[in-house]
Amino acid sequence: MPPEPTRFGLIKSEPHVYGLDHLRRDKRTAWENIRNHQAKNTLMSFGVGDLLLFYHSNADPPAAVGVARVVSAPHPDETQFDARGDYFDPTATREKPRWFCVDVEFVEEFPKPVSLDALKADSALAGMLVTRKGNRLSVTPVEQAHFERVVAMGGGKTRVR
DNA sequence: GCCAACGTTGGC
DNA sequence: GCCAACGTTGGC
Repeated sequence: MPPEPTRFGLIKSEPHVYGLDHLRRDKRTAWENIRNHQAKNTLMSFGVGDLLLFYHSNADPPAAVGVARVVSAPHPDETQFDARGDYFDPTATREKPRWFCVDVEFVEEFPKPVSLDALKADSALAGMLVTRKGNRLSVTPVEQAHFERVVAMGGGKTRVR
């Protein structure tokens, strides 16, 4: 059994780039390419066992579609060192990495995706960062009550404890 | 495809 | 250190 979660979050991805189906296929992946300091700071607060809503952006409709679990501590994002890659950061060094990632594993897909409209319409979810107009953060913290509420709305099986 | 939001860059 | 220009995200 994984350790109990202490924090909750939401990770965004475009379904045709890397969607929940890709994570189910891979079972586990390094959540790389986060290049925003606010998102990075949220990521750095995550530890093994923490639970994440998996959100499809640029989708029709945009929606929370399932749950992933954090399965590693934050560690340097290897893509920052790859001079040929799109995510190369010339200011980063092995001694002083600039960007980090966590490994995540597939937990479940919701029987019913919870659309952005549904998230916005539910008064119990007021204040969820993903519903904020103009929000562009790809990793956001989520309150435990909000996490549990979204799982319930999606008909998910994930229980916090 | 448009555009609002907002982070980053670079001239000064 | 200010701020205009620019680039990116992501909903619509």
